[in-house]
Amino acid sequence: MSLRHGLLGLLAEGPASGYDLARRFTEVLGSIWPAQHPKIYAELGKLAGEGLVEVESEGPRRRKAYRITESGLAEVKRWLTEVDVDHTMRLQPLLRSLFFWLMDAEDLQKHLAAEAGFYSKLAEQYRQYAAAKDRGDYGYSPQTQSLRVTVEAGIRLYTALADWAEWAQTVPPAKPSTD
Amino acid sequence: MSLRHGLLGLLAEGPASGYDLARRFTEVLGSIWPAQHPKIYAELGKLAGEGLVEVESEGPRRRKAYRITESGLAEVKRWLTEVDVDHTMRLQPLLRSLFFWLMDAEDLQKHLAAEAGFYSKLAEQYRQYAAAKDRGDYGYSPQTQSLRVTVEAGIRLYTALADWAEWAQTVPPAKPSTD
DNA sequence: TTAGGACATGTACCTTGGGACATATCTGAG
DNA sequence: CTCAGATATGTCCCAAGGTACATGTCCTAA
Repeated sequence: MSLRHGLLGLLAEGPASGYDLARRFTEVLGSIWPAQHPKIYAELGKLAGEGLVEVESEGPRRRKAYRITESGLAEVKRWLTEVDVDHTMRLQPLLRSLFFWLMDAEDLQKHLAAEAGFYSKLAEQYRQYAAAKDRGDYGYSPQTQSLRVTVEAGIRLYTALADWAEWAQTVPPAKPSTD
Repeated sequence: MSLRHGLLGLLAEGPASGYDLARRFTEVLGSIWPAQHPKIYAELGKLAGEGLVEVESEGPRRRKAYRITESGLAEVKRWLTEVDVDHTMRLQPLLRSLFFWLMDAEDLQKHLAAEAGFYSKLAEQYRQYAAAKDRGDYGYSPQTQSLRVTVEAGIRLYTALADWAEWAQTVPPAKPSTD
């Protein structure tokens, strides 16, 4: 049930349409909290029904912008401070790593190299955003400060995974004979 | 659809019952690929229906141990080498971090301290397992070697998150006036 | 002027995951 | 002997996520 709070949080920055929110979810949140537009529109409808958001304006092309209400804002804040954090991490790459012993050495090296490349690239993207932010490119609003903190987590996580994939390539294959 | 392959991978190490597998999923995989027993039993039933696993033996207390079949083994290997890795990462703590600007400074510090503690603890647990493995406590089978690699990822990820949460506590609150 | 493409919203369906609940079987402590 | 607790398997339902598909609106370039 975090999509709900994700939407409320984004709307706390200012009014936005489902389309805007979907774009933000794919651009900014793509790698940490994916969400598709059908779910976003549906959830916005529910939130409006519960009075947590309201239609701010209707624009061209049937565009409907939503604004967060007082109770919506209270709800995000309640979630942030009172609801337990869900630390679930469902990482397929790590699940796969448990089964590396089933792969032959060549496939494994290829796999790890590809993974390392993938993570390095992402880490680099986040690093560039962070550099731009630190140069002042995006101003110093509280919102961008928080985004900067999130980006830092992205940098550290993806760097850690990239380093791990590099390291894993250096782990010698097992010696089944000694077991 | 990774539960399926997670089960096949674990069964590739040797026969096990649904109960055994559920335990392994909560113990070893708890933080990287959670799975509840109802889903595991259901999936084992499907896998048996498709001939990817078969009942190896029936024991006391209605215990049914499953063994992976040739085609089951082929299927895990196919998955490992031919199917694209799903890099989806759904991290609620990072989603929350986007909205830190909505929290007051005191709540945020408390939150970050708790997060740092949580991740440090997990990292430490993984570090201890790694140390035991490196001492040779679990032998040198290919399976435990792979587990060691997975554990290394856990160490690095949780350490990165712990460091991040520590670092975030030092980030000065935003200056809304300058924006 | 008309067709393609971006903008914008939605419905329908299917799969996956989580939680509640039910039940059978065996062991060991008192 | 009996009852608590661990072992072991399962059903059922709901919530959440993903994909495919459908539709309407506006702009712009050929």
